[in-house]
Amino acid sequence: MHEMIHRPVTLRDVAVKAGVSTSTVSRVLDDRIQSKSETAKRVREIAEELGYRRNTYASSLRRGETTLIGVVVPRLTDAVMALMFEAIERAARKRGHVAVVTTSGDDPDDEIQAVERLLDRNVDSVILATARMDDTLPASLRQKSLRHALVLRTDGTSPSSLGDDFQGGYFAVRHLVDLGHKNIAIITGPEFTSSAHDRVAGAKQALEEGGISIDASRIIFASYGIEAGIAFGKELLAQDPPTAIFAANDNIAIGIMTAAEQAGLKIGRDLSIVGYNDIPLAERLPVSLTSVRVPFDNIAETALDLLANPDPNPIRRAMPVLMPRRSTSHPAG
Amino acid sequence: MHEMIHRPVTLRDVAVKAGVSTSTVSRVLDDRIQSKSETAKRVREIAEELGYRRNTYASSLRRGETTLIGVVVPRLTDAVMALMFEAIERAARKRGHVAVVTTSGDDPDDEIQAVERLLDRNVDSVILATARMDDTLPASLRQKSLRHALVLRTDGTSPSSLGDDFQGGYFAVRHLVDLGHKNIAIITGPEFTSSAHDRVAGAKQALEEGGISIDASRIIFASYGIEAGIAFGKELLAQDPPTAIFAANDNIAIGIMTAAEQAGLKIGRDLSIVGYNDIPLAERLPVSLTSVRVPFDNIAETALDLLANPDPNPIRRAMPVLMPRRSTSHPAG
DNA sequence: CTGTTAGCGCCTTCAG
DNA sequence: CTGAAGGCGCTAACAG
Repeated sequence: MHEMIHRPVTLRDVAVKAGVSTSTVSRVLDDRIQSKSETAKRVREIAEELGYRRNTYASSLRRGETTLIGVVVPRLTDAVMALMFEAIERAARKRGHVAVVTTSGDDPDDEIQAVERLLDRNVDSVILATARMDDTLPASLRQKSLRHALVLRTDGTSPSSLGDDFQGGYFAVRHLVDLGHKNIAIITGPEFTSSAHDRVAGAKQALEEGGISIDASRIIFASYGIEAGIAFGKELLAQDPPTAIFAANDNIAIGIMTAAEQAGLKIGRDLSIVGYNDIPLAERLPVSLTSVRVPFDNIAETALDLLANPDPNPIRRAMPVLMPRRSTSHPAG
Repeated sequence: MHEMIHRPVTLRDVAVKAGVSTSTVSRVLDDRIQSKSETAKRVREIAEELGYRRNTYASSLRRGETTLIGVVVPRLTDAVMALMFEAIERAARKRGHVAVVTTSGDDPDDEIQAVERLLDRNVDSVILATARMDDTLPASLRQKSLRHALVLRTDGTSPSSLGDDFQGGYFAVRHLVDLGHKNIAIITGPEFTSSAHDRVAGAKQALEEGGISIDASRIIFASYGIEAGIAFGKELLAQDPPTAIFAANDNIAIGIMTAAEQAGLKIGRDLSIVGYNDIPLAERLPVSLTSVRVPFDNIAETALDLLANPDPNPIRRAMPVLMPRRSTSHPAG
């Protein structure tokens, strides 16, 4: 019983034990080739037995490619980003690729650094979940002809896979209009995101169809956080409160709930709220939140398609679904 | 204006242009060495100018190491896990390492596969945020002498970095006792986690010190999810409801809030609740949640220390802090 | 401080 | 189908 030095098992070890050359082993173990000869079978057995594991570094160095996809998100503690990354990870795995994630915060400079970090790891493509409409990063990636795709937002040019935010916004407010609300306010995301704009545009169309016109001051561009929901929720509820609010993000909706609670309003009775994204928390809140479900898995698959097959018309939108819950009902009046 | 093939810039390119050997360039660009000769300066400039980027695969292959840390979490959509990974990522970056994460779900088999995936990427150490007390995986890692550490939970043997769950549990219930509660219930995590046990043990000590004894049926081992909080919250509140509940996890606490809401109880007045972890959502809930803050950054740093310097006494516990908020107050009676 | 040499482990010609 | 040979890009040992 002696200490073993754990030198990893190499192709050579397998080759020697099988009495063949390393080339043969390499070929047998190459998934792209399907050999079922006797030798192949034996080699596979021995590899298994020895616990052979391909050295990614050597392999990638030789092949000159990595099948490594880098993902940049502002933060993982945002449930939307966590959902998005998990979906990308699943989709990548399905195709035999690997996804790695790094966080960038909200600063465009940090975003550049995040991409640098990924390139330092030799990823061969990048997925950005952070794109601002005025962001120069996608342009610079295009210029470097670095394979990339945007998810959840778009800059209008780079390959992008996102939910149909216009439709989602439409569904949300259409739902409120159908319930009979006429006094509706909207809190959406930052000016610089396509999602914030598109959701509002869809919302406006639903209002229009319902013959409802609302004051411009009733459409607020905020940020996608609970704080924003609390602050602007308070503001909206302070005087002449609406009977319903469309929050273009579940966090905002939760913030509004907090504001409403503190104003003594009962959600779903005194105030209807629709959120967006349908994060897992939404349906489990004290008053379950009506929300627009975004098909993250779909979006992830499409993003990987876009990476694999560059497309001349590279902006793909997946249809979201309204999930009605207890936070919305007919107006009290 | 002709198409350029984007062959990446190599060490050789830099060497040629600088009129030196590749070794020199390699050394100059090695962070571990600090040369400030004229040549070094010039080489650095040329590398910069050419946009040289070290090929990680070649470098790691040659060096035989990767400075790549693999992290396994059950899921990133759990805020606790997202916080933990972000902290690890920060700590790793500070040391010039890189952390990659993969998710395992709750199935121990998937956990093994997750580690396999990481090993396929040639990580040279692994951090597990999933360890069950009865888990065989840490033991098998020990046997393979694969560098690893557990975070947030421990199996009692492998190097572990976690919060002091006993103290945290003590602080939580001590707070309730100090407020005057005598009718207290506890909902904790799964049987198979050290955290669930230790938090209860600390809680018990606080009860004891307060001269309070509670029925065994008032201590419930559940899972760390909102669902569990809703289900067992309902159960507890159905008859002879406690005036306070210690939830060993914020998700459970949120679930209890939902149950309380539906039972017509007002949190903080009719029912006090203390959570655990202090996820960002906690302080932003309609009624802000008193919770035990876990020092994730601390835990991450320590985990990396443990990976770097194997320690004979490898279980380190960081002190948590109680964050009192509106969900707790004196009992109504 | 610098250059020469040798290979890390693997994959892919090219011959057989 | 198989083996021999060469090299991906980089770094460590060695000599100068």
